[in-house]
Amino acid sequence: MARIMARYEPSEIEPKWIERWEAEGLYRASDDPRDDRPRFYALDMFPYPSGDLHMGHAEAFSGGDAVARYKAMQGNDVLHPIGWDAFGLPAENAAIKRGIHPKEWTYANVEQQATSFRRMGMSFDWSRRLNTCDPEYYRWTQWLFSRFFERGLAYRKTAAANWCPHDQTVLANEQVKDGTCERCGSVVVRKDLTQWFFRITDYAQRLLDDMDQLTEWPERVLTMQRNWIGRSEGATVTFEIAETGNTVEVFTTRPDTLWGVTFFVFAPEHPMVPELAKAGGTWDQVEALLNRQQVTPLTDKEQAETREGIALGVHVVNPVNGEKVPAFVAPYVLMEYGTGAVMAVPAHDQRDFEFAREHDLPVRIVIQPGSEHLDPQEMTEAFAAEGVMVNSGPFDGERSPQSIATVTAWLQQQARGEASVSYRLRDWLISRQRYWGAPIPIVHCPDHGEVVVPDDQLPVLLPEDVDFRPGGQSPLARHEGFVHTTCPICKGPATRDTDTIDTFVDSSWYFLRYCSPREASGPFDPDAVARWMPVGQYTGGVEHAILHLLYSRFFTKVLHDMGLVGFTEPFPRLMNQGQVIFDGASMSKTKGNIVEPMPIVQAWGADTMRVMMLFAGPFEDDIDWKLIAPEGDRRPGVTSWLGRVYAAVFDAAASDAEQSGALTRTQHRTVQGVTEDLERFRFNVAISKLQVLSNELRAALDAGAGGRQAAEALTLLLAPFAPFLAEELWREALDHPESVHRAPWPSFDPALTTRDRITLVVQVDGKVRDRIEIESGADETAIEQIARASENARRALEGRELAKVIVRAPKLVNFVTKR
RNA sequence: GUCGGAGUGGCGGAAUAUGGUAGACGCGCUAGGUUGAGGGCCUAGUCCUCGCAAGAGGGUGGGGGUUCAAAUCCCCCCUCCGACACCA
Repeated sequence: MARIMARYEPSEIEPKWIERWEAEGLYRASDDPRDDRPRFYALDMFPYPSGDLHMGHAEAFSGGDAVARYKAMQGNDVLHPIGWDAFGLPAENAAIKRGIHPKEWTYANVEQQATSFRRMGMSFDWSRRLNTCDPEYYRWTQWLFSRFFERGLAYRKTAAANWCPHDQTVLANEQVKDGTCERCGSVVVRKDLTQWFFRITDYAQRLLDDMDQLTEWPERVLTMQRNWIGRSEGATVTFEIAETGNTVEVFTTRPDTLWGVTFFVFAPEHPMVPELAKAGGTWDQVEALLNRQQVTPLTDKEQAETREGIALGVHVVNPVNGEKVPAFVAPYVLMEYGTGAVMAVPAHDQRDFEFAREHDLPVRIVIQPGSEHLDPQEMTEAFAAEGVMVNSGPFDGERSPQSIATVTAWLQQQARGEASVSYRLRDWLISRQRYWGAPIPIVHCPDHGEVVVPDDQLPVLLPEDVDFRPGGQSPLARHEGFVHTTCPICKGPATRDTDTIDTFVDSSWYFLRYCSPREASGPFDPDAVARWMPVGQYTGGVEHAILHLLYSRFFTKVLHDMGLVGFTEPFPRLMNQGQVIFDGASMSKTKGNIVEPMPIVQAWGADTMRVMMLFAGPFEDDIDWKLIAPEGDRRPGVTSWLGRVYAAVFDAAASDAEQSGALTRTQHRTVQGVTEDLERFRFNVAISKLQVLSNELRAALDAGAGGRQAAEALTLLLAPFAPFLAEELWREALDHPESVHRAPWPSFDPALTTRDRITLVVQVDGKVRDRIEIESGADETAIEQIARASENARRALEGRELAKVIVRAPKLVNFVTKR
């Protein structure tokens, strides 16, 4: 068999097409309002510019690019933008280490990543490129801050904040992992600080409710967000201070245990604590505790474990039975949750139980389990399961937890409490005491307080001549020229706020900016946003399941309430790619096991890198690089396959022979299958189907038959995965003048997706006894007859009595015998 | 502990939405061919046990159930992974 022995040379093919595509403006979104094509917004989570791209980017963007290209071939006007999340701590830390400016470091990395993306052949609309650290971008981040401020959604308060002693900055709750700083791993301490917050808690219920719209999100992400918001239903109950007559509210999810309250606990930061301690004559000890907390704050872990506490010397009155119980102050009660004070029910709450044992307080059982009888003396842990209410006045004998509702109704009727809902979600702390971020556009005036910088004075430029080494306060505070300004209202001397905005604010609206990236009169052109949003497909790592995705959802709802956007959810369809790991462990600089994609691209080509990553396994699963890496300089299996495709398509193009019916059927079946797989992001399965088609094409050509149509279909289907090879084959082998990436996605004829010969399976009592090749299209009677003629089936049926025959045309007959 | 997800060859994984040939496709491995050698490329084989073969038996974490038929649906259990975890 004579074959054209042309060799597949990615290093010659790929650079050529990069230039041609750019010259042809192939990937520019038209965004012409008169363009009547449907629009599709394919969005990838934008990268952080630390060094060159890593393997995780390679996988994620290969998937995102496949979707964008597929949608374009389907006739959509596709918006597939790229930009950089370019503000942030790592730039600053790296800059300090290397003695260069964060700006220089950042832009150098952005350029390197852009170069790598280009070499990979990503179908980005480069004309929309943006960086969050460009003044033209952060001007609008500041503008949005101002709008939030005006609406009361941005505010400053003093509260216990997460302080990272290493990075010398506060962190959002979401940036603390297991009590340590997400970035550097240092143990985070709680410190009272005055900070800026966004009032995301106002949107807690809507963030929860609107998850109904997110039917195309992975279940685990929805669950994580639900847990993070942490809605709890319960009741607010009002207690009175016996000694002072003041009232204090508590939130409880267990109003059915109210009769079991034996003491009461305030968080140390609770505003009533000083006056109560003074009234109770315990201020000296309490003050010592508060001061110690301030000087050596507890870590999350310490706070979680301590059961220390001080009796305040005052008592609260239990509204359900008039009992006076002692009040304590203890760090295990958090000011940030509920009301900052709790009614303690040691018999039925483990924390209260431990505190009671530590401080020798009574334990009173008010829920008895059905089986054994609880004895307060012998209990070793709180009883929190179902049971029957006892010692509970009018409610004795009621079943708990069903009784929660009746008790709550009764409290409400008696005006001693009411049903209420509490959320775990806290307001979003957005100020940072670091340099490389957008300055908060606020001026502090001695007469007018916090004054927002007028829009026409934005951006508040980040000065470059700053000593940006961390020092406990914002580096900007040391820049005299930045700090001193005038009050926008009275023109008197005033100072600028010297904190910078959390970079998660930058990334909470970048997807809107992409719709009109050069817009000069606002953060975005509402018409352009209306044309493109919401995003058609959002692709990125699951590490953003809470932070970025929750914040972006919040931003979108605020913008919706401001009338700037017409939708409430930005990303109805979300796809999370898995992590790329190495030998079972995550890649990291400290482990020195980072693999970068560019050496693979240099050695074997971008198409190989893409197909390798997408074929390695399900997109959402982790990929262990050790298991798929080519050994030494051996040719990767993927490259071999692409080489066989190359040769087969050239051979098919050169052949005048007729294509067989069987190959045509495989062709149509493959078009159908790959289309379905792309809709469901099953790239690995799609590629396996392309391999089947290319194997059959090769076999057909070797047998002297033709395969031009199959080769065309194969090339079109290959385009989302291996865009360079597909282009080379489309234009050079198959001789089309236009790009394969502008060709219409192939269609299939349902009548041709079935095989012409199929395997009839003959079973006896569900066990396969024979397989017979038959013409497809045989009806039930025909296949039953064929099955009855099977020698193997007859042998298995010998000596048994036939009970019934199950016939499922066209491919199964099951003979069921009597038992 | 709570909430999610997942357990299939030596390996990555198909088949699960829609119950109907388990192991597609690929990696690796074995044998052979081509080549000065290596790489590359090509051909064949590759779930386990018995058998020369035809074939038979077993097999999708474990146990039970539904069904003519279960990797797939239902119940219980085990293991692994992930998130959250004094949230009152």
